Amino acid sequence: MGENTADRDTTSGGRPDRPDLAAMVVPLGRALMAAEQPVLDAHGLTMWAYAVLLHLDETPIRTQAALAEAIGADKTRIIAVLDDLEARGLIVRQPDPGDRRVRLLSLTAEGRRLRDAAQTAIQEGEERLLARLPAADRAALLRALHTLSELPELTTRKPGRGSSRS
Amino acid sequence: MGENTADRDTTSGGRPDRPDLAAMVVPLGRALMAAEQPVLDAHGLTMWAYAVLLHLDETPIRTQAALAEAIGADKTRIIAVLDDLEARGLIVRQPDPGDRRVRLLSLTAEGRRLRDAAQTAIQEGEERLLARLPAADRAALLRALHTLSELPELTTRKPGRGSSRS
DNA sequence: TATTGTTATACTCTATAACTATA
DNA sequence: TATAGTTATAGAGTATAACAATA
Repeated sequence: MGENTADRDTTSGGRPDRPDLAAMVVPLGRALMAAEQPVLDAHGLTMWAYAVLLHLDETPIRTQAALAEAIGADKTRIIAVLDDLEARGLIVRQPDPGDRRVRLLSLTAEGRRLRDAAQTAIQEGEERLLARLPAADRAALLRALHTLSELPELTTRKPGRGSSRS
Repeated sequence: MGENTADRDTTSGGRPDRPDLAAMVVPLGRALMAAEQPVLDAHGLTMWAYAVLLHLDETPIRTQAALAEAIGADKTRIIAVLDDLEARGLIVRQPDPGDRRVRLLSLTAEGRRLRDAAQTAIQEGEERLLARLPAADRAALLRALHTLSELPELTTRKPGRGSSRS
């Protein structure tokens, strides 16, 4: 492959002159979350509730634990979230006939409507930010983020899930 | 997983078919932080201590409060961090001769060495991830991240700093 | 015995308020 | 009185452990 990485490589002396990727991504994520917080508030949703609504419709989730892990939360953490969403008629928790330990989660029509409304509003705000970028960079950014999100190194879940006993 | 990328605009009916920007950036940031955690541990640095070392050398910081705000932390939160860094001889806290309330912060030679070593190791790990991207996308990603980080909408600090009386 | 969901408890992180010393 | 730094306290968020129901 090429040797044209001279200007931004770290092999010249061990003193990198680029900002860390994490040092840009983490604050950006914090800012994006802060920016969408008012929108979520306006829709009566917490961040985790929104994450649940988003993930529920995309792939049919069977167990609550799987849902929790999918959105990067703890098994015990989303229970209060699910309780609230169910009480508001946004989701349904049905016992699985085949395995009554399992509660099958599904989105109600109202839940889907709220999800779409919130996501539309959020992405409208994001579009305003992305509009500052050149079209090529914007497309490459979304493509690169998607690619990085799928990397096995980064999708590795937290260790110690069921492995460390006591 | 659907890959229906026919329309990436939100004007057609209010139902976006793109993942939220935050939904990609935030987990990515979490994963990047998790990935660099072992490196920081190996260097005996916490995330905030590393952030302090990174930011100290870049721009001469006068007050601790300014440093805290620059790295997105609270004024009271970095004090223990500074105590530890100072005790280990990585930074120096000198009273400002002109205003003895102010402690001037500076990096020692050893602090700079440790900072460079940690950053080099961290960016080596990040380079492995970025290597998965096409060169053009990689460059555009870094450029776009840098651009977005500079946006006024996203760099706006938290409100209510000193405004509420009592 | 193992697993799903749940509850209760403890721990970590973070922010708010109160204190000192300088100005 | 106001500000920089510090300390102490309280709150939010999170994870770990124990429990009931089902397999």
